[in-house]
Amino acid sequence: MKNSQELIRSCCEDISYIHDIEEFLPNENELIDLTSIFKALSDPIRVKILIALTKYEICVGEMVNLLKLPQSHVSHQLRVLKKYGIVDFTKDKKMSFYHIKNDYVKQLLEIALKDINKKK
Amino acid sequence: MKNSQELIRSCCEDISYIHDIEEFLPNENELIDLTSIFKALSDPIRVKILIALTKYEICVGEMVNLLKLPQSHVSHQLRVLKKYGIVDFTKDKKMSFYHIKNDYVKQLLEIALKDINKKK
DNA sequence: AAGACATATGATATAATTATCATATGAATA
DNA sequence: TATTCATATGATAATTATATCATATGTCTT
Repeated sequence: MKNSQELIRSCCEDISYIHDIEEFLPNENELIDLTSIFKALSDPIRVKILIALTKYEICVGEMVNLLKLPQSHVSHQLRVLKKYGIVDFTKDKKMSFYHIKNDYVKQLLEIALKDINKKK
Repeated sequence: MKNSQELIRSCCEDISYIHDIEEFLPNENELIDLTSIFKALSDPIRVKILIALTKYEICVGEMVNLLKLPQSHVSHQLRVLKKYGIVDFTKDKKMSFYHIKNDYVKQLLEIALKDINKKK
């Protein structure tokens, strides 16, 4: 992979590649999509939930035990994840079992975890 | 890859795998590391900057032209990215040329962009 | 050394997120 | 059908992030 020394420089005062750059940048809607997944993954509680959900389908009460947080807090975080289309749940009796909807999110988590483990 | 139907369920009321889950969750410091990179990528302006930096080393003034934002705003966002260890810069004359420090961030962006393009 | 220029920083206003409490909903059970 | 239990929702307080303006810093040029 290229490192910074090899990268061409784009600078308003010198050689500007601004039109080229403008062309390959995502448009505003695409950017919103892109950043909202990162936003969903930017909170430690939500990430804990998601990492857990990579291995199990988990009900809300179990998450409360795991995270040791007020139930309403957990529910609100699940709502955020649902809003972003990252998780969904199935009802069973009185309980809601959550799972990850989006394999691409699992992929992002895997890469991030791999990087964390490298540092150990 | 497994889908939700195949995942084992963990539930406080039924079969609880909470101890197993606790074991494979990252610790608090690891979580901060993990989520701060996602946090850095959760803002559209920062992502625009980073996508641009995947192809070029770019000076601040050029970013201002590209993003059409006040110079101080761009500088502040660059500071955020620097704080997270995601970018660095080299000085040349009066200018600062920024580049991505961390190949792993490039990888995350690539995956995210690939997913965006799939939707087109 | 003085001025111009590129970038960085500080203060602060505005907006968005996160966390908490109280309560609602809706399903199961007595 | 009244009660209990699991989860969801609403209101709002506390915290954090984003955006903007004014100005500082440091370097190049004259």
